[in-house]
Amino acid sequence: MSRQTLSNLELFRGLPTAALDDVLASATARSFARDFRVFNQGETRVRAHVLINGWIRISQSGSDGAQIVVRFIGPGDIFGAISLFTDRRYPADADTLTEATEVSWSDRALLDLMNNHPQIAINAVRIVGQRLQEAQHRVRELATQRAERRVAHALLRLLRQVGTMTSRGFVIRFPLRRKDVADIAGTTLYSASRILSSWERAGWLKTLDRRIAVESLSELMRIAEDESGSDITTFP
Amino acid sequence: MSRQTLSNLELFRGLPTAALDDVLASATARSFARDFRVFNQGETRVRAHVLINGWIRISQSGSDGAQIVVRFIGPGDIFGAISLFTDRRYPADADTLTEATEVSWSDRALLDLMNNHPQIAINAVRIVGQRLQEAQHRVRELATQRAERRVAHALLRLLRQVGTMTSRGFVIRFPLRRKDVADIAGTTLYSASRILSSWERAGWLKTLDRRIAVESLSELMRIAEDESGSDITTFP
DNA sequence: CGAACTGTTGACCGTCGTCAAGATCTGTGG
DNA sequence: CCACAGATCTTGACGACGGTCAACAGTTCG
Repeated sequence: MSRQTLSNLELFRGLPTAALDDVLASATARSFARDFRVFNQGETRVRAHVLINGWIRISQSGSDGAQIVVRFIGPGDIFGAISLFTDRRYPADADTLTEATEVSWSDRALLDLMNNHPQIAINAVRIVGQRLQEAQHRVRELATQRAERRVAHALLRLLRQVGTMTSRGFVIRFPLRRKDVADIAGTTLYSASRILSSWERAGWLKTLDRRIAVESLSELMRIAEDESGSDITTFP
Repeated sequence: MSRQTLSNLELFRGLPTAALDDVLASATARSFARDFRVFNQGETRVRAHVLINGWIRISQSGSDGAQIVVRFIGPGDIFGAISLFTDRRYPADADTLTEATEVSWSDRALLDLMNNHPQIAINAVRIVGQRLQEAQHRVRELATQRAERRVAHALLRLLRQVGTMTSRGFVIRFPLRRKDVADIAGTTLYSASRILSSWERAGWLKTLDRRIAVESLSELMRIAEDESGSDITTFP
């Protein structure tokens, strides 16, 4: 874990070298296997985490078992950190989707760092603010758009965040089950399956080993944007 | 605008007197009439606002005209401030529901204040973090619960935030149109009207001059919590 | 090789969005 | 104070979107 690595993280951007040394001094690094539960919703020994590499899924479930995927965490993202400032309980579950390594800080350590280096706190406001805007956008989407379009948006968002160009088209870099897609788009496993199948039939994407490869971005974007629903892609 | 007032605001909590003087020095106060547009979605001359008294509705609309109410702002709440850190455009509209007075700071001034007094930035992280959690809770609600329960939750949330006990029951302190209720709960004007009417018929609440008075909190809570939908309150 | 997980598809039908018509309320100008 | 226009609310009718259940096919892994 070098200062260089650290200064590339959005949370620690713009800090002088001395500050980075402070940050390093109180950091704890850990590694996880795939499919490992990093923390549980409701747990109280909260820390502020930054993912160094790998992928993590943050998901939240209600008392009735209904579940949503809150977001996917990739290299450089912070996670589990907001709870330090609110009720000091993780508001969601975190599971690794791949092998992963992270660095974390105790609540006390992070607060001290912020007090000594205000830029860290300002960075945090920016990061959390962006997520708030995303969340509100998602609220509007759920309240006003239908399932097919929400799935299209969800895929496009993922592609933008974690897409990579390959010979097979734009591929989402980690395995996604139908249930994951459903929990991201706010629909059911069944509807998600139907929608993705119909798109596969239309030749716009393929799934190989749980990894979704989009071949025709433009069609996806059309569904995401068009006012009128498409006719080809509706339910059989 | 006194230091005392200032130190009661969540954003400036825990600051030494000297810091409060700094804050005051760069503040600008304004007053608005009822039904005044404080800022528009997309506008770029952003400032950080704190409402001193009155009520403001923050709402967001998509390119298709679909609208949601993001939140209601009451005395002491900050608003329009997150955009300072992200894309420097207001992400929503702000309208006064009553006469109102606010204080605001320029982006530059707020950043300077945060740099000089890290506690302000830490307070901001806490505030924005709470809103993020609320937004995510709302996402789950929209994705998993049906309209009637969402309306019940919306009213309960409003009562908790801005309810007051009167002889007529618990009253929401500002006028709410059916359309507002719909935009909060993520449903349509028609469904909201039907649901509220059915509750009026059941004697659980009344609307007088756009102000909703809940007489039977417990029934509302039952609808909000129950796993199985009620039978009396479903659509006619 | 069987158990557990994942994905697909059909059938059914309830919730709730949409449209239309009318009632009621509110504010403005004569 | 009345008249009238515009906003707001209520209610009915209709039907489609999509949630739910069931059955089964493929995969994965101990």
